Amino acid sequence: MAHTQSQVGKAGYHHGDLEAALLAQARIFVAEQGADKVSMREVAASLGVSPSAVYHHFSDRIALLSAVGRIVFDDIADFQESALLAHPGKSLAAASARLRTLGLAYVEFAQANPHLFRLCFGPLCVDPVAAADMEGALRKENRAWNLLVTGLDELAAAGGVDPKIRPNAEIMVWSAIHGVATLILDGLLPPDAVYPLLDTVSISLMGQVKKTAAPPSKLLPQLTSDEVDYDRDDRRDREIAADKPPHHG
Amino acid sequence: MAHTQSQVGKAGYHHGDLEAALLAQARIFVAEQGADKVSMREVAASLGVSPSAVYHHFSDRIALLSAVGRIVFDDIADFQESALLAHPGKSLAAASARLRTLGLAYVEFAQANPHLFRLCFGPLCVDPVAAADMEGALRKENRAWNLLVTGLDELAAAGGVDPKIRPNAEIMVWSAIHGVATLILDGLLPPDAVYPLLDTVSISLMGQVKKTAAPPSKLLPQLTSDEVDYDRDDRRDREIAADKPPHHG
DNA sequence: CAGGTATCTGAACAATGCTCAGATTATGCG
DNA sequence: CGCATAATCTGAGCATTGTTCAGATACCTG
Repeated sequence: MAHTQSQVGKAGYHHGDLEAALLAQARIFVAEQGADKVSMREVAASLGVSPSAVYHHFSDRIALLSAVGRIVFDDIADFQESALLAHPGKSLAAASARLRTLGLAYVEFAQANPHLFRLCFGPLCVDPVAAADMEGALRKENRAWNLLVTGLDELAAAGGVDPKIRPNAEIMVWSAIHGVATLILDGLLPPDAVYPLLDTVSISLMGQVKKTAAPPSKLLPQLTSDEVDYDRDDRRDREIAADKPPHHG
Repeated sequence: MAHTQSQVGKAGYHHGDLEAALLAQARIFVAEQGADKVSMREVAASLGVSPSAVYHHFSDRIALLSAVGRIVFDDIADFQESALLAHPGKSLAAASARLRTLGLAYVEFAQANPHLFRLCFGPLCVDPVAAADMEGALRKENRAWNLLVTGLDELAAAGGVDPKIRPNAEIMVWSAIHGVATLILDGLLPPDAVYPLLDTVSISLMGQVKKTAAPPSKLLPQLTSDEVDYDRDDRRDREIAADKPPHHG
């Protein structure tokens, strides 16, 4: 809006699009070290830029990190949507598979990018300080929530939801999915607890379901600082694509 | 163990039981400001003690905070157990009420002490660094988990658990409970989402259940720095007791 | 009382978040 | 094109933090 700057890579004094570069680099550092261990100075230095330059684009450390959080929040939904494409159709089986995929993608994203996931739901993106920025994006435009709602609607339309459960099914399903994700990240549940959970949720919703024992679904690769570039969308596409073999270290 | 010092309040040079005092004060600061905003120096200063004194009892900032986290972890289970006493007996109704109470207490604790709750499940108590200390206490001796398992066992013994659900019911119930708790703290679900969640979980387990619309259960009071003392157990008892009128601000 | 040990102090170091005056570049207007 | 204005970045600097270490102080055992 403010800067009509064309999409330059980088220059000598003026960087070109420092804001995007800061977001990209901050995201990488968060993914690698966790949000608390990310310092403004390090981000600035890694881009060959003075520490104070950062403050012309982000008022705060919190502002920078919560901006990253907003992006990641979107990436989760993007990843869910892309995973959803594998199961089109209106049949009950398709609707059921879609709902399951929705939850699985959510948890897989969390496992592949634990620090990024934690950033989204940590105090940095939730604090009263940053709440003014986030709340709109979180409560109303929460795409993950909307995906879940439509997923349940479609399953119900296919006759796959017990009417006794239906009214508040969204709350239970999202809570359960989000719960396993965080409990797995915290080491309180083993990583493969997702599958029994998904099975149990499916049974709760549909009555009975055939056990799907731990399919070898590909995990998202963890982003490292080797692959640094300043185009956020390109990087995101690369990260989101679950085509690469999982090298989660 | 190491110090045979009797339970003195405080003295001039030697503090008496600085370790307990540090834990108590750190816990208060965490509860008030959140774990990230707690500084060693501030904790030391508030006890009239040199900053470096802290490092004779806790090697790290992380060590101090994760010690607080371990205490809080125990407090959650204590609170759950105390809430459980209201529903004794082997009847199906009693077992059902106990399980519901278990979940409600968990979420109420989180709502009343959001920062303490986040500390327990944050990176400070979960990081590979502190994982060596915590993992035993978390995975094996996780009292909240054991309470849930026996609660489900008792409900099943009373014939209140659908056998299709039973095998992995613990995973689903804990995930759902932990999920609502964190989602409520993050502002992604309204505070009263607990009740529909508990209802829906009950229906999943038992088939049908009478709607219990948002009972006015008393919330835990938030601890402030006005009530500072060095006896952890006393303070904990005071905080845990849900007898006082809720003044959640 | 003496000596050893646990405990605490005080000063110091490096790193961090953040501010501000000023240098440097881009941009829009004549 | 030339110039003024705004945007962007630098460099030095301040306050605070986590952490370390030599040394002072108090307790405890013998």
